[in-house]
Amino acid sequence: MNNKKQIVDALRKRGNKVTPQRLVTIEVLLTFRQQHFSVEELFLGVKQRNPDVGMSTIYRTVQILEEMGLITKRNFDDGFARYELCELDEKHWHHHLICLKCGKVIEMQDDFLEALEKEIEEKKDFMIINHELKVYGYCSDCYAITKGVKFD
Amino acid sequence: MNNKKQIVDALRKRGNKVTPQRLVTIEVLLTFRQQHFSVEELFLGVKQRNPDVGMSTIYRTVQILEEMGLITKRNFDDGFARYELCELDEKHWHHHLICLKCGKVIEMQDDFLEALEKEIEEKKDFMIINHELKVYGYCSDCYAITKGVKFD
DNA sequence: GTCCCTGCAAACAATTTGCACTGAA
DNA sequence: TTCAGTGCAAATTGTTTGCAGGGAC
Repeated sequence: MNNKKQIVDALRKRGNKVTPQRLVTIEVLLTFRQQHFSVEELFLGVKQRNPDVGMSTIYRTVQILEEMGLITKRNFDDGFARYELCELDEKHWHHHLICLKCGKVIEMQDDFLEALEKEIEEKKDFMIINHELKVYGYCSDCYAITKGVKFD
Repeated sequence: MNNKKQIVDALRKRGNKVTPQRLVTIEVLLTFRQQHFSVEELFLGVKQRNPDVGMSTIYRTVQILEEMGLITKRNFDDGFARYELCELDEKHWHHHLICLKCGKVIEMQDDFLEALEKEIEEKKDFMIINHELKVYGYCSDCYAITKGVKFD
């Protein structure tokens, strides 16, 4: 599910129509790769290639793509919803380090929460589908600026 | 930082004034204990004791309390920001199991992410202040309803 | 030809802000 | 007395929706 053709086919299979607006949206989407994009950023990208697309079309398309499991919503408390492309094949979820000072988001591939998951499924009787770990703190740049002095 | 007097003192120390509205807000806040409350819920609670308080006052107070580190913002994708009381003393952060079907949020005390934290601080050069783990899946009730049939 | 999709504008909902007044210090 | 805090209403902002026209199938 990482190239245009596959996505287009999946759209048709769902009974959705493949319009030029959606094609452009998918193209732009695929250029985002690892980024966390907002709907507005996607909108601007699409507008560069086709200035006549409306904001609401992007919102509606994003909704469909989320239902399809192609993108996931993330929240970094910066005022608007952010999305990122899913790697549906791999089960390698990644984590986010969020700097409290500059807001930078660092991705971190790592998945040794498996032991924790097993425990949760047993002890809490909960079927796990996905998980998300956010670590808040200070990135090396921001920490350096203060020379280790505590923020407040 | 878990009783009224301490909070009031902390407010004064910050140079904030202690108004009746803020006192009531703090009182209601403390009754919430382990709950994840929205600003609106806090507002309704305050209004019961003092009907003349305005919504914006609550928003402004919540902002101050967050700056003071007394409450933290959480996001459960239900449309509005939620907050919860912090236990500043203990480092026992807790995790959230979120049911994708009914939206129920189950809390889970557990903190064996320490090994992971150590690794992050070393490998990524990142000073960790806090972390948040959200696990998405299906609670026992919702899973039971479908008799194990996969959701879609 | 049938509906789904579109763009636009208006509607929404959570949160913020401007302002004149009030009251804690 | 002073200036932060307040209530109200209006403004903002991200997102959703109603609708008439247009295009994919």
